[in-house]
Amino acid sequence: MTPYYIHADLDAFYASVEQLDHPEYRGKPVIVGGLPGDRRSVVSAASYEARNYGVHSAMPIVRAYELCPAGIYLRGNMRRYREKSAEVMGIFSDFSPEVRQISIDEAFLDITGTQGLFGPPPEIARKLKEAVRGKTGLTVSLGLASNRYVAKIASGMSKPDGTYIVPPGGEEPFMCSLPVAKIWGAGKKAQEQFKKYGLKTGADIHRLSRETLSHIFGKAFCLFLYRAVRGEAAASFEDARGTHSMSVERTFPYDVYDEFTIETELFALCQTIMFRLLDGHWQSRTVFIKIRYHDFSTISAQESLPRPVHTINELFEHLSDLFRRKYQSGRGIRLIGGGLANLETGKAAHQGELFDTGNEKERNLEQCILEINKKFPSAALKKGRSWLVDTTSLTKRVSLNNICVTNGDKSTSNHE
DNA sequence: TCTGGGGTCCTAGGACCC
DNA sequence: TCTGGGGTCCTAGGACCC
Repeated sequence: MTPYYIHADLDAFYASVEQLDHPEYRGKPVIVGGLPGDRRSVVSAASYEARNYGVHSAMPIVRAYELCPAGIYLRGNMRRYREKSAEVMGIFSDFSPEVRQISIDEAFLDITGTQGLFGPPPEIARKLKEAVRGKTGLTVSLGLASNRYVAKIASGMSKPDGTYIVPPGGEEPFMCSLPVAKIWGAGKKAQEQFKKYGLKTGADIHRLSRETLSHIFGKAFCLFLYRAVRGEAAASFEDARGTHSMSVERTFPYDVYDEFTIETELFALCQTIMFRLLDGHWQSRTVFIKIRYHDFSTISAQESLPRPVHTINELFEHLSDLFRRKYQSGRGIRLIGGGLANLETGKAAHQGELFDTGNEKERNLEQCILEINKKFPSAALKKGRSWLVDTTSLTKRVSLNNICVTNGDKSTSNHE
């Protein structure tokens, strides 16, 4: 049976959800990502009305405001977007036994052999769009092809609210007809190379031998391009991808020079990371940090430990140690990040784990905090250090042994 | 236009072992 | 004793995606 796939992509997702929830925003330029005064924020989604002003994703909010001062600016509500995304993914599951979600607003549906149920591809597409619009109020753009890679590019051609069908056998001519800017996986650097060598369309790349391609682009990327313009997907795009790492980072509104402030932020990151790790039943013995200096130069450092990290304090010890070893004293920092790599499922046994590691109590406390936070999200329980200095907001807190409660009252000072 | 946050994959070099 | 080759793990940095 010929394989067939749909790539479904929600249009201007965050902005559309806002317009759905707030009828007064409809027909107006909505920009999600930050408020006009927010330094260092960027646009995460712009409604099509906003795009008419030249506003697009990843653009600094400051720039967007110059282009579109009359726009509606919002910081966004991820919980709501995740909720809406889950609704849509649920609908996708009604149409395919194999739905592969690749981001909050996109998924691949394997519709191989579903024609008996829903009719030929154009019919399936029509029904799918209708179901999404009818049940969620959102519009979705679709691409259909015999592999996921080509389907993904096709959906991009159909935006907004369209359907683009590449018939079986039509993949290669489709890819050849494409301007190189549309090749998914070829970003800024690759585009520069295309320009340098006068490559304008897929067909221009198609004409080059593998040797020539390899000379210009290197081994892996050459193979990727070679296959892409022939309408075949590189293995890495077709394979299911699992979770391999988990990270949290924060950009400060102003460069920070004070190491205590930075380490306090690092501690806060550790809490978020550990709770997510616990929540997902993962474990890891590879820790890493990321430091971005005022001039945007970025360094990272990682360390593999003999045993998986068990507690927030343990993680903090390793991350602050890496930080102290790597940080060039006196340089302003705009971003600090940390995370865990090489994630394994929590069940994987590790040597030395069977006997008491001495931090069982701590681990249990953290597990409790996690459970409470899950049940009562507004409680926002946190462990000790992060309330010494709070760099995100000014909140009033009541301390409770080693735990503290934030209540969102933004009236007090940031030192207590 | 001074550039978020959360990810994946690739490259290249070094350590270490056989 | 002046020097091979393969495999695996680790590390840092960068390209790319939404």
